Amino acid sequence: MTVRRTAINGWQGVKAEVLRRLRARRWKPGDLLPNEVDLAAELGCSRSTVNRALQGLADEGLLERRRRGGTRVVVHPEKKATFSIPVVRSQIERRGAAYGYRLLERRRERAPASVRARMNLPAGSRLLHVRALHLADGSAWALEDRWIDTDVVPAAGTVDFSVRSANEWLLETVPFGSGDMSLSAVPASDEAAEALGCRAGESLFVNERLTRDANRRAITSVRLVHAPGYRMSVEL
Amino acid sequence: MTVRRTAINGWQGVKAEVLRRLRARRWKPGDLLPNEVDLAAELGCSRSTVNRALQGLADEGLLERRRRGGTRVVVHPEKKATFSIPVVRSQIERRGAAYGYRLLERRRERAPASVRARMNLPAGSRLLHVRALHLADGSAWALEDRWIDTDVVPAAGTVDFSVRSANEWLLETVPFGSGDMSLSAVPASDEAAEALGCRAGESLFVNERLTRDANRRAITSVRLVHAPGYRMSVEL
DNA sequence: GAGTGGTCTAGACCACCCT
DNA sequence: GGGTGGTCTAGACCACTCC
Repeated sequence: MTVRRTAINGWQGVKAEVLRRLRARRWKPGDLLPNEVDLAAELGCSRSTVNRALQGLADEGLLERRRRGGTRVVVHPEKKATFSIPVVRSQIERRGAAYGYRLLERRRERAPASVRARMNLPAGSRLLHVRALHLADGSAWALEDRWIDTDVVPAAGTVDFSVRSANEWLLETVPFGSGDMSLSAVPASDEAAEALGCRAGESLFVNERLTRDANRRAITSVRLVHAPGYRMSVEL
Repeated sequence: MTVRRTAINGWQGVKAEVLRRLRARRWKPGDLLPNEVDLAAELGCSRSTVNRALQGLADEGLLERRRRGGTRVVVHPEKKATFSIPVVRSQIERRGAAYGYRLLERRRERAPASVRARMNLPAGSRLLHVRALHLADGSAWALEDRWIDTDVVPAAGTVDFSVRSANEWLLETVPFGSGDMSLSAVPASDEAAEALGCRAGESLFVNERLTRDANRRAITSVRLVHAPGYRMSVEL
């Protein structure tokens, strides 16, 4: 007779119990778990409840489920982190600093090859180029260098980004796209050093993003170069 | 009479339909959506199906739901990305390079204050200190500097990490903890420069992680300094 | 107090895929 | 063929919170 100290309460309870067994090595990597019906019977709940719990664990990368194949413990669980890409303004304000913004440049011009490649555009494409500085408590926080395809977002051509950043405007106007992000470390160029008030060659954190619309057409490509000392934190 | 071109198939269909309406601005940021019962009636499915779809969108940060308060469109949708922290070995092999590993140092010693603070340990704590190099096709890829609390993971004290990295050993042995990760850019120290074969002061990408067990006790603190040119990519 | 989402249940059918 | 997870349904009760 098994004694259960903690009652199984709902799908969260089932999830917790399964996690406990995984940690206790009762089910080891590669092992096959009982099927949902049996587990439901053992834990005294309905199959749907077990299903919900196991799906959650599968989403988190701890279990692998296949029709007919059953549910297995993943061999090399890769920790999954989910984090949000905040608007620069909220990022700064969340740290209790006053947000400031300064537009450096805004004009339509021929995009360089690197940008065209990233956005998958033909040679000679003219894009809206916006450069701006984000400030925290008056000092430079990040330098934004952005290219916007006004064929995809015509409205952007009529906005001057002198007060609100393109960052915010785009998020509210053209939401819900897909995209990708790339993080790296680079030495400060002369230009970046001047804008950010640091020495050339200093180590800077760079965040590059490409955003696509629902049809996977590139909307904007942005490169954010952060002032020295910037850290990006993620909960696991 | 509304004409529907595409049938609503299951909860994924409902989700797609809701997304369509969000993009079409039929429901704008801040708006209140119909309640689940009404939506179910309109879309010709059961409430559970609608619930599943809306929960998904809420998880993705597009909707905000409250009991009694209903479901609202989030005003400033912050794009959420979920990415996995791969074992260094898989990261290298996925790029088609041969993985190599070299243990530089392994000994028990008094932890410096910075590490103690991070791991929340009293002064004088002795930890297992492991330094190692990860190689891709024979050249330095990342320098690992790790501290392990053997009070929390006694087994680690009996493992010499000369063949398998602590990275892999820990993942298989002490899984499923919580933790946090912090990314930054730093100039190469003399020591890092020598290990990674670059010049001192070069810009390096640093990934620091703290891992806790189920009781939130710190297991290990690791600092991975990557060779110049490293990029971390994330799908959004 | 009442309306909303959160969840559980029991049953059902289906898609997949291993043997 | 048959067992597994994926999903839908209809109904129910509960927890929260706005009015």
